[in-house]
Amino acid sequence: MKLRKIKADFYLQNSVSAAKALLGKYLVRRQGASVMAAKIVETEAYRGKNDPGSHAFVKRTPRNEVMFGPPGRAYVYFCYGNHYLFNIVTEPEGTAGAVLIRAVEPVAGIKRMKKNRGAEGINITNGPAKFTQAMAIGREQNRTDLTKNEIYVCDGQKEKFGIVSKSRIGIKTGLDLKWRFYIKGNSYVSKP
DNA sequence: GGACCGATGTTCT
DNA sequence: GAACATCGGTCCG
Repeated sequence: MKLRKIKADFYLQNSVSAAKALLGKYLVRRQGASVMAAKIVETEAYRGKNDPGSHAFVKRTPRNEVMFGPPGRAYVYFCYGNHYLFNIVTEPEGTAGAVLIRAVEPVAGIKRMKKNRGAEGINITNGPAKFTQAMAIGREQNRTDLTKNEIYVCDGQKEKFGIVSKSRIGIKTGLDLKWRFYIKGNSYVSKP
């Protein structure tokens, strides 16, 4: 399979259209000589102002700082005591925005992912904190530049799929915004 | 296969 | 000191 890194200006667009556009693309994680790759099958968009569900809704703080910074960076944060969640920063610098990756489908380096997770089958990557564990993404990867080679996104294959749009998961505000997107029928989606 | 619940640490009030 | 963009177990059907 041929993988081609997407262009940096992709990340300039608004979070909602980026969240949809990221479905079917490939997330690649390099660790020295080993490579892991997975197809993005579920995302959620978060913005700043006008998005009560977002970390960046109230104001800019040290934690959500990355969301306001330049696009095409990773925003990784620690959640609920034992989980890391991975976001891709979008929108121009100064405007808060990010896309949370909620689920992926492993395509390369699967053995390593199983080992990292200690799990089998869809359980390796069918949740936002599951795939970060599988792909060895943690605190050190916060602010990683996705135009470099440690973590990056590649264009997907030419395939047709339906996109389902729902309320985001795990938050109590902003539920009227249907900013969770996933590939219809994909078995790695966390909550169909 | 759905509902409930505890673990656990960082952030912000 | 409460809230929190979750997970994995357990219980009950």
